[in-house]
Amino acid sequence: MTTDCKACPLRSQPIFDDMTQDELEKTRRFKSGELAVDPGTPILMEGSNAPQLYTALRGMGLRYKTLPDGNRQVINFIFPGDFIGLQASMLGEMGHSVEATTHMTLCVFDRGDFFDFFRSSTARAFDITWLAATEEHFLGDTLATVGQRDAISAIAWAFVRIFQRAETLGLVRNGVMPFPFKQQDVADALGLSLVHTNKTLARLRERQLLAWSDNTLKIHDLAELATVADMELEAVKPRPLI
Amino acid sequence: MTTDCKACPLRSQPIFDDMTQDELEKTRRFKSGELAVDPGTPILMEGSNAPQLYTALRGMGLRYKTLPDGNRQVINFIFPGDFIGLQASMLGEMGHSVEATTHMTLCVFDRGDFFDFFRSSTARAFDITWLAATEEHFLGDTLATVGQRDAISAIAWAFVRIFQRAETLGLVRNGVMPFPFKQQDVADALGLSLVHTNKTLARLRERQLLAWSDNTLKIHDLAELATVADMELEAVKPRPLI
DNA sequence: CGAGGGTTTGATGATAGTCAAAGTGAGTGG
DNA sequence: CCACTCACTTTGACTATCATCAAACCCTCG
Repeated sequence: MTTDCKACPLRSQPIFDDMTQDELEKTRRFKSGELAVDPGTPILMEGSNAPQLYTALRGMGLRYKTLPDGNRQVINFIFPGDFIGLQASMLGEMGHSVEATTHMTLCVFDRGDFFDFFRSSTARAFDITWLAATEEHFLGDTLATVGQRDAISAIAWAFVRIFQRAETLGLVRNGVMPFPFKQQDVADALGLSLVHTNKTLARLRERQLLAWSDNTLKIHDLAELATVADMELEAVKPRPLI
Repeated sequence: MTTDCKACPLRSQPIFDDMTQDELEKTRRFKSGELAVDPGTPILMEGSNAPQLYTALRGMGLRYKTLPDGNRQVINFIFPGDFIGLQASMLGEMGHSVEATTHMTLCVFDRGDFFDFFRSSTARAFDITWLAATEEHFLGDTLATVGQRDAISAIAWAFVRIFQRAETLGLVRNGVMPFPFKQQDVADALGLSLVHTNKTLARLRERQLLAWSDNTLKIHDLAELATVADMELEAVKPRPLI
């Protein structure tokens, strides 16, 4: 019923590092099951000390923080292959919430086994640290755009990043990718109001840089979008998959 | 001449986890020397693949990113005990630059030894991952304030955080701590202009919440400052020291 | 057909950015 | 010891980006 790690559809994507048989076997044992959730389902709550961690296998979701005044900051968008819940395992408590945007299926791991898994191979421990360091890296980029770019650059930046991530996961066909989020989500990710996001999006559309509707995003001119964003395109590096 | 880890002045601060003799000894061997730098000295450059990593022993500094248009985003302020350069070790390249604000002395570690050190004990590997996860956690908080709070809340938030960090390091006496940064640094950390930061700072001063001059920060009313920031005060947890 | 979630548009106003210039204080050199 | 410079802070005036408010529009769904 559940996907065997041996047949994991993610692992075959070129973006993911190869695994040794041994690692594969250990990961398989670490995996305790699968979770299928409907759109809108909360997966982890900020401040919670969740007993489980996950890897997104299919579907998309959001990480976000809610401030005392009720404002929401979207930390990032969750794509297949993302490891979820590391903070709870390492720090005993999540710094943000996670929820499913589409229907999702997640590989479930038991926190009680996490330490053993971490210890089971130095390479895997390294992988986990790599993931944490990479998150930090990307968050720094995000912080820089939210702090420094104006609305049109920020939105262009976000879509370039999103599109590139999707490409590495094989989600893009003919310049089109699934993007099942709301304008409000993008607004909350970039610290912009919904109205302003909408109007800025309209400008990008008018400039023929992208089209986004019906949960589908089409990038017409990635290079020009990157120019609007005033960003340097980064090389894509292979990454580990847990 | 250099500080022996056994006599490390940081380790005795209650905020830092105890180390076993074995860990202490391994850390000692990992440490390859000390670096003393003057204010303004660049320590690591964004994009560089530095051969060394550091732990801040004394002094303060900045992590920041520079955008193509020349704008600068300060990622955070570096305090004693901070581990610097993990990204280069894990990802092969720094996502941000680091520079000294005051005179600093740094423990130097060789990147070539990093993997061995990481492997030398699971507890240490865990510590390193813990640090990465914690950075991610704090960065998420920062992103939320830059994205969602207005200037006065954001600045109040920043000073509460800074003050609390300083307290854990024993840097506060009578509500006063060293804070050797410029208004421009704070502005760049929060995505605000220098002028607006200055005027907002003046408002906080007029409200008798804080005083900051001569590289010295005095918090008059931390609770009220936290109220202005609309933040919940977090419990302080012990943390590892590398 | 009405309800509800999401998107779009217009109008208005405030927060924050930009520009410019003056003030302050430490450090330097004549 | 007194200009003079330089880095940083402060203030005022003006501008604009972006938030807020409100309402219409569009689609899907029951």
